[in-house]
Amino acid sequence: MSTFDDNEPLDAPSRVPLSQRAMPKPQVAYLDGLNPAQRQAVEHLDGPVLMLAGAGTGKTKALTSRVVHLVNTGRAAPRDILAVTFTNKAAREMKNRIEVMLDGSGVGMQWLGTFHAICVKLLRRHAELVGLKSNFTILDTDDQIRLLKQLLSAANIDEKRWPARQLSHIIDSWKNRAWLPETVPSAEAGAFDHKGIELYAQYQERLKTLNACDFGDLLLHMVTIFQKHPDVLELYQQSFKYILVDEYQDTNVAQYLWLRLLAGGHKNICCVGDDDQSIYGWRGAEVGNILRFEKDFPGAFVVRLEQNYRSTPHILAAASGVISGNKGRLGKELWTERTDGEKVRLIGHWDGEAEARWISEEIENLQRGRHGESGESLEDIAILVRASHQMRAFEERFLTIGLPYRVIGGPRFYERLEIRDAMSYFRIVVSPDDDLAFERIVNTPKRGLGKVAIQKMHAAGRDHGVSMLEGARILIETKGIGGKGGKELAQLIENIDRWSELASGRRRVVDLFEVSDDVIEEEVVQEIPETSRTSHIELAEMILDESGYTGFWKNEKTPEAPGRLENLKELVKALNDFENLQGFLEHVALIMDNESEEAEEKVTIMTLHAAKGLEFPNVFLPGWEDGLFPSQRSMDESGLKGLEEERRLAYVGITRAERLCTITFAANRFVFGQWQTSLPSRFIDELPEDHVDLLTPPGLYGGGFGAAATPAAMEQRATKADVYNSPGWRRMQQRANERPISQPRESRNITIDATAVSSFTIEDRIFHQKFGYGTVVEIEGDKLGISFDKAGDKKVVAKFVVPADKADDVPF
DNA sequence: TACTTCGGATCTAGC
DNA sequence: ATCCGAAGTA
Repeated sequence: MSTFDDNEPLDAPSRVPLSQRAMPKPQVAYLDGLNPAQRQAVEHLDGPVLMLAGAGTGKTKALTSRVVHLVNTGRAAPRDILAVTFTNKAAREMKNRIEVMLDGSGVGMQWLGTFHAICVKLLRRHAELVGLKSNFTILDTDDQIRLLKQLLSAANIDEKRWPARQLSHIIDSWKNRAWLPETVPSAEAGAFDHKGIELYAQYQERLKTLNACDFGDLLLHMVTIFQKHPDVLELYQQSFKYILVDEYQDTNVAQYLWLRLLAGGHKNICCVGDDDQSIYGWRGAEVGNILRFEKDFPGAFVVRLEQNYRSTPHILAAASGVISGNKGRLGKELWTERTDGEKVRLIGHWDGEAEARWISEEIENLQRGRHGESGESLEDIAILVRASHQMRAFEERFLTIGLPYRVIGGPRFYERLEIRDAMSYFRIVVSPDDDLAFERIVNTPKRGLGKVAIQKMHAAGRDHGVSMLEGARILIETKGIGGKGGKELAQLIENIDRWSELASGRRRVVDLFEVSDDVIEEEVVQEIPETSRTSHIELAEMILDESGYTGFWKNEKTPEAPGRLENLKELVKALNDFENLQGFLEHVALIMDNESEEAEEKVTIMTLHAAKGLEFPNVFLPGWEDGLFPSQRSMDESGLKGLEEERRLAYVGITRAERLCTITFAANRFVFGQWQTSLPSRFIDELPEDHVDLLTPPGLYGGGFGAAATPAAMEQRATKADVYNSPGWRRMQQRANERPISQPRESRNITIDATAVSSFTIEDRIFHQKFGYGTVVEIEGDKLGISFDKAGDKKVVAKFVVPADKADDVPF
């Protein structure tokens, strides 16, 4: 790239003063490494900027360079810049890169973080404005549902018909749209059996008494504070001179409002995003935010990053072909200087197992090296699935052949039972109002406190207007709970009090005063001297030990018990990085990721959603079947909008690949305990044929298996064929006939002939999975009239019938 | 009170 | 299939 300033865009906006444009630009390395579009995005510092950054176009580079440029030109100090991301990973990456570029002075980026992390920071300062204390707890989804369940049972609502999970989704979606209980529009009044809004109000009340908030509240509370307290808003409008937002297409209404409020002062907001990669509509993201940007921020400067540095031309062409089916795009066309590379490969299989088998073989081929090239590292291979249940087939296959793999998005460390229990102990010690934590640990390990005792504690707390812990204390004093349970509970409360003292460094003592012959008892808070305080790490060990929790797992004989103890040790070790328990709890609430570096090379298996922002030299995209991908549910729930989001997901999937992208599908799949039969995904027909390499499946639908038709095999087939009577099958049939929403634009010419209608004629001998062998007696469209040897005359769909001589080729 | 069994639901996922 | 939660039983 030229080191002169000749890549200053000709259409440089006239808003930039001539004097400024005439000034010599510093010859700085970070600017020289940018292409013209990136450079525009970096150098246009003032006013609203929309950076439309396609997949693999160096977005992070532009974003970080922009921060560095802001600092280097003296426009802003690192502390004046607000930079928001969606994930901790993105935040971390940006922070690291900025620190390197700024030579260490980037540590001043104290306002770089996720929406939630930044909101927590702000909310702790202003908590009292929404009725919280600054030490509020952050509840995760699990706690949220627990709490809602309590509300539902208190309101005598049948949880079978009206599940708490559903209510939590409704409330979340309202919070995503920045609606308070009193501002939820009347159109929503019917939600959750007409009780939704009332329950939402109750839930918010309950959160307040628990001194807690959920993730949605972090944003919602800040929006409320900004709206109701202009002085607070102005403080931050002044403070944040420049605002940067990553993945703007993923913002929801609350985040959008929050940003708009904050940008209202200096109006220097730079949003980066890609409307074609908006795949989070189902969790409240509004593509509209990015589509509307120029209206929302008048005079916005829009720049497109379209030069792709990641993928081969064939891969880009395939991705473009698919995404072009969407309407209302802002419009971008990725291009590359590269000319190398293979076409996107496409292949169909009989079932999910055959698909997994074929892919595993391909991976071994890649590892070995194809076309005489050196082999690929397993690290450079990824399998991206639409739904997590697709992962199982691959895991099973990889386990049998001993191929190392890693699954991204499995159960996380902090979601494990033992970790959540331990965390609850810490929570009750740090914040005694946290009833949810108390309830979780009060009978864990078993203390002989059952349902009845817990009900009593709840009631006692409620009746006296205090927390559950205090309620329990009252019950002990009044002998409301006796026996073994009572004794254990008394011990627990005593322990909690002691741990709390150690955690806070303060001690509550009762002093006796003599005032004119009266003895007055007074509770005094005494500071424990610095030197005799317990470190939070020792304290954590003490809590887990004295509560009997570690002992409980030591006595447990189940195979997973040792692992759980190991996890508890890990947990305590993690405390090293924090000053105190409270800080640690916050970290865990906000930063649930736990990426550990492993030495061994592994294939990565993950969902398409989890893959956004990542790249791999070799990508496999299995399960491209209508109903699975695009997902039936998305289409049912959101119609064309849903389908377009699925299409963007396909675009995201393809653009993850650098060198080789392989798309596969299966005719049959075992889902939810039933066999389902599917048509190839309509997205397959949207792939531009010139850029697709159609692979021939080995044998009939993948597998030259000489398995004889043994009775056992026949039996298995019969079981499998129950699909014909299943609701899933009937749904499939209907679906196939209706083809709702979008028909493929062209004929299905790339499709493997899974329907095979024409391949039968009258008198043909055939084999059917359920009915066995038979003879074709009638042909009616895609249905065949068959006279079965054993099952009599039936009408069946042609694609479930194979020629009799191929019957043994069908692998099971 | 605590363990077992039966039945229903089941996508995608970040903080 | 598999997981989780609620009802049933020792």
